[in-house]
Amino acid sequence: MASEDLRATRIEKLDQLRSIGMNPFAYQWKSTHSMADLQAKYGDLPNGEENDVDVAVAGRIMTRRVFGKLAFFTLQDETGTIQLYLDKNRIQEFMSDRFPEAFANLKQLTDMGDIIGAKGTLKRTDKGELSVYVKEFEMLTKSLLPLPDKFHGLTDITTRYRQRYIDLIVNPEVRETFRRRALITASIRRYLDRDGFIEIETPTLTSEAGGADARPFVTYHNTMDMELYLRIATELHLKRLVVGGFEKVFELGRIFRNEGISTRHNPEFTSIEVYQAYADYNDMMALTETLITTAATEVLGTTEITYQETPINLTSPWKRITMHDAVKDATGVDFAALTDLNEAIAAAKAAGIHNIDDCPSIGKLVNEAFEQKVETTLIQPTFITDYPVEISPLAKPHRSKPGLTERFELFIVGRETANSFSELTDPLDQRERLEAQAARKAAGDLEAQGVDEDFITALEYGMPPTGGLGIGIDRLVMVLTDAPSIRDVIAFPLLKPEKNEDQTPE
RNA sequence: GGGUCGCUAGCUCAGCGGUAGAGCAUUCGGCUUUUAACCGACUGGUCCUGAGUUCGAAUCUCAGGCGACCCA
Repeated sequence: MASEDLRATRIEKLDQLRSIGMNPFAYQWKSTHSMADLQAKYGDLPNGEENDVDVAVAGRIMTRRVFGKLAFFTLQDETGTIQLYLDKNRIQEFMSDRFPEAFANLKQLTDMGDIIGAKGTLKRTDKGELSVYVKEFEMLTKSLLPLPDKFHGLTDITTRYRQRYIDLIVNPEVRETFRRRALITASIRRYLDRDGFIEIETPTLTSEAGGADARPFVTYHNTMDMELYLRIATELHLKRLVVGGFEKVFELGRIFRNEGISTRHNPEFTSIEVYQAYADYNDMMALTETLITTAATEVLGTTEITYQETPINLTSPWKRITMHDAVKDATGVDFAALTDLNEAIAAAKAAGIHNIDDCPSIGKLVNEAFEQKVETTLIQPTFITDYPVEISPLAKPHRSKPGLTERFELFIVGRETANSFSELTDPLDQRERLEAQAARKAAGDLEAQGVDEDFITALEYGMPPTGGLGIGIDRLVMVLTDAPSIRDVIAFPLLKPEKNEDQTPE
């Protein structure tokens, strides 16, 4: 039957429900238990036995198995499912004063997808299924559209993302992923809160997009008559707060970058940035380990997990290796020993590094070699430390290694998952570095940063030595929920709208 | 940006140049222990869109749309 006919049939049932005095869109229902509560509390009720404790449940009808004078429904709520045992004699006994044909109404006017409430006692059937032995039922919300195939479910990836609500209804593991995501962010916030950090919200609309190398989204404020940029990082505002005297601050929130979409990139994603005064990047490494292992332990109960069939051991301490050493191990080239750019490029080419002909510095070259030869091999959690200054405009120079900064990135399953520095606190050095960025920007580099004058001014008032840390929440959640695509951990990922042929051009 | 693959009933899929198909769902009938219930009958289509080739196109070609994956 065509889609429109299926809907029309259900609208007809809507009218019939009203005509017998049953509101198809009820106002309220009070359950005594969730499905998980019942399954846990009465897990030991023997087959074929019942009790006389009255319970009330509510949920969506997921399957219906209807006989002449008996029916079994599977009812699903957020926590799980329970079977309804619907016996004609019992329902008529308790409902016929208000609904003379209650059992017939149940058979004729309910469908898969409807949300109903039921009251009754508990009974485990002869076949072993814990069930609510229903005395009374009530329609709470009549569903007008059919759910996907009860056996095959919904697999069409486009529908799953475009109509996530259907995906959530029929795929319990999807609900579990988003539940875990919430538990992970709650765990991180709880840890930081207990450790004395406070969360402060900084602007999403900014006049200068800084704190990272990325193309911003541009928008427009009408009454101020000016362009604004959606933030690409929370870094520069959180540092202003450290200048202002907050010694432990963080923000967990949405970031926007006007870049491509892939299994690892969504234009809007979530990061947490944490800043701790009087700390350095070594302290941040310890904090990173603690935050992630705490979340894994609290949410999954273990730090030994599996990602896409690969065992991942999150138990700290994690491996630490400098970028130069990692590149040397992978390519045999010790870029730290090279001082001439042309020699370095030749050595890199000999090691199989591509697209480096116009590389402007050895620092960039090392990073390119790292991205091409090392990054995807870092499966187990690994801190890569001491990045070249050329690619780290906001990090403090290394206290003992010229040309490098006190910076690390964390890699898990070959993906950058966190980024951290001993923050650059010298305002004069910071200005030089941002002006170099601005020169690149002026030369056409769309990802280069501009000079945020007010941020420099803030630094001139003096920022204490500070450790900063950013973690990509989506990528962390992917690892902890075994999700192959970032879209699997974002409830409503960005998709192009489907073309509407009916729309007339203006 | 380049490549490969996909789009057929509400859902899951088959069909790959000769009448548009199956299972589930829906509708109708039967059934008081089902778990993808079962038995019987029926219904349901812009084969993503457009153009072309052909006696004939879901099928072949071209263009476009949306999506997935891989590469840069």
